[in-house]
Amino acid sequence: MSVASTCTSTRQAPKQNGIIDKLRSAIVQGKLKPGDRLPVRTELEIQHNASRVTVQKALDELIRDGFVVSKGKLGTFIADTPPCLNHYGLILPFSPTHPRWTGYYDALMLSLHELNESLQDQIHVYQGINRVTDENFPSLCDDVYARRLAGLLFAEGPIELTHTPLIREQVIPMVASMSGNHHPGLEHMVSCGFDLSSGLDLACKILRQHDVQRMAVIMISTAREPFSKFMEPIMNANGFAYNPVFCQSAPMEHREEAACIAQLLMSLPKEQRPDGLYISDDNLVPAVCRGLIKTGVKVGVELHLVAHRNYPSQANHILPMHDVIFDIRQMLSICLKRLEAKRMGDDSMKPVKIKAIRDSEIKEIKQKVDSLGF
Amino acid sequence: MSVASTCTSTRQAPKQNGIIDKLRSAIVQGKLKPGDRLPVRTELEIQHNASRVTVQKALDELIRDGFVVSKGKLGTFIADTPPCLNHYGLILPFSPTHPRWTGYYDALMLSLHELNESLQDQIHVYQGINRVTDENFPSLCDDVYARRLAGLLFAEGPIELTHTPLIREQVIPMVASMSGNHHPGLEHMVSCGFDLSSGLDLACKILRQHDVQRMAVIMISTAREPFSKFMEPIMNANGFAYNPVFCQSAPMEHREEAACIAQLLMSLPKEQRPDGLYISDDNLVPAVCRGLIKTGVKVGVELHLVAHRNYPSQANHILPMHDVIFDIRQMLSICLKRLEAKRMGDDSMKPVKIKAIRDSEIKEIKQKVDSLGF
DNA sequence: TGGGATTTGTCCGTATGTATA
DNA sequence: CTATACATACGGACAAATCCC
Repeated sequence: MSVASTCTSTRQAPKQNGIIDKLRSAIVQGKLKPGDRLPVRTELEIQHNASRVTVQKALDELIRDGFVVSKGKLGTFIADTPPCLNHYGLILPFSPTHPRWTGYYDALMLSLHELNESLQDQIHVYQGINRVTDENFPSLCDDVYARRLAGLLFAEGPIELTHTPLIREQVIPMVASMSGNHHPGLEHMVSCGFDLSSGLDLACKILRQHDVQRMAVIMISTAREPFSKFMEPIMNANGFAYNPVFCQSAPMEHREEAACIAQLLMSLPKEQRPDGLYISDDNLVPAVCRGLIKTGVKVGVELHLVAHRNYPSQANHILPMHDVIFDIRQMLSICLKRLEAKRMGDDSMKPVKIKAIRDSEIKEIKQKVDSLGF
Repeated sequence: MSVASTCTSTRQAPKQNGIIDKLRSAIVQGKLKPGDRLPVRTELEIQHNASRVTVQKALDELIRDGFVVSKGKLGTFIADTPPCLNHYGLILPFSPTHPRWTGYYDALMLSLHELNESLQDQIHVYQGINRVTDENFPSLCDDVYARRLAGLLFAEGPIELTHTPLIREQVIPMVASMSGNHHPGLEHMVSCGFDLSSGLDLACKILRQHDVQRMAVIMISTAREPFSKFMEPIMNANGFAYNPVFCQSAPMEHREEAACIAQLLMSLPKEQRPDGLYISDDNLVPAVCRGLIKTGVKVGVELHLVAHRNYPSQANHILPMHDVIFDIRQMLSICLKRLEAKRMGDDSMKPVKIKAIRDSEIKEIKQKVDSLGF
């Protein structure tokens, strides 16, 4: 949080960096464990054939980065929580003021708040890292290559960064949460995603319970392709006809367009227009509500609403509606578990598809975190 | 943005810190100006009666903090934009996930984005600093005492920090934006605030234009006291009767309560209930809308709405309403100007009360920034 | 195009100060 | 009180970069 930047010097300082690298690698690889005592200065001087100042400068940097702590007369020790073992990075592609910031990121930050209380502040958020030219990208790289992080968790597949050394080299474990399309070069990072079809299925079931006859869906434009695969079969399986006209979308950058679409949908003759609507992205809810209010349709009577919601976020609905919930905390936990496993050399974990739940099925985070071994 | 923390060593290092302090003070006081060349190392050694390494370590820290840059054979120079002259801190009392985060902070961040493009990224945001125990407070103090900041701008009067050394000592210029109550010990910091009475006045005028007969106001609970001073006279001056029953509030922590209040207000018999409503805080708009929608009142016909809005924020209204705008960019500019003046030793600037404007009166930031000399 | 001059930055070996078990 | 280990400091040497002639 400090203003200071960790600028690596322009020169190389081979000896100093040699010592730093050697000790740091030993910590990263587990040869030196938290609490272990380092040799005394004179011993390190001999081991590395270096002088007092050089050894000390190397240790200074390791101390600054939190790898070791010195305890006066007791000696110098590996820190209890060296960053390379305990400090994860969560990468969000945008910052909160960016037009493409979404409710999903809000939910992630909220989950983090809850998790961090049980996890001793181990997750650092990097906002606005989407492409190489983004302001914070260099500092992320710095932190990764200086091993100040135990792993990276991308809130979205870092598509624009696929061909950067950061992603190609994977010097530290990295996972990404991706629900939608597959992207070449990122497959090995995908560890978690939401099962969009389960959300649609749950929405169908809720609307069925309210005797809906004609169901419509409004989604984010980029979701249309993944949806196209399961849309018709799932709707049919739940007894709904699949009507392409009732399946509309708005782009994330212009979510307000969803208002017009909602209005248009409800402008059809009463016996033809939908009497059930699934808003498959929480970011579209305000706009859709705005549109529906203008039409004067009686929501809850003439039209039943179901909306996607990312769990820890508040459902601040203007109109009465049911929730189809994706639990972001669950996603975070799975990703962290996978990162931990990867760090231990286990890369066998299969990507998990998280299913949508109703609000009655939300579990407390405390149990969940405990059951995952945090 | 880096993970690394700027931990000052546990020991004192008198010589090294002596050199750092001397050079840094010279920069802060303007004895050394950006672009000036420092004496060569040997000269510094002689001046401070210190050895090579000591001088170099001192310079290393100044380089890390951005006070000086070294250009190889050309020598070592004062940085073009040393932090103590160019790097301001904006302090927000909460973080975006805190229940007391408000739309005002959103607007501030948006203004900053605009400003930073013309100002070369000189403003750093410290989130979640409200009281001494807050996580980021120590790093803020660090940055202030290491003179890594040219000044502080508090988004709200730092009431909980009044008796901390940070506020009492004022080692760097500090200003605060406060619209409401005065707080002892902070008077000298107040430099800017919004003229709440002008907002009410403008709201009255807009509602008058729509032939409103009975005007109601919903505000944030803490605003009731400042409002009480001008409420009646301003409403009377605009031809409205002042009815305490039509003047309600909801606390920021429970803004959703405003929905019930709005419902209750509109439950009165049609000829008695208000036909004009001023929502004097943007954070209450969603809740009030939710409440009004439930009542089925025809907004724009049976009830005219006017709502407060912080300018660069999007007006994402669900219901048709007019805006009473406070321009946050203007506030930011004034505060920065005042900080600059304070730094130059001019503490004579009187606090400015910014008046509310209509959307037609919004000016482009470009002109405004230019006219302020940035 | 190249080589000397200058300045920065790293490193060595040693010495001293300081906190503490 | 003493021994130990960390931390700062000294002066000299030298490598690396680069401007200037």
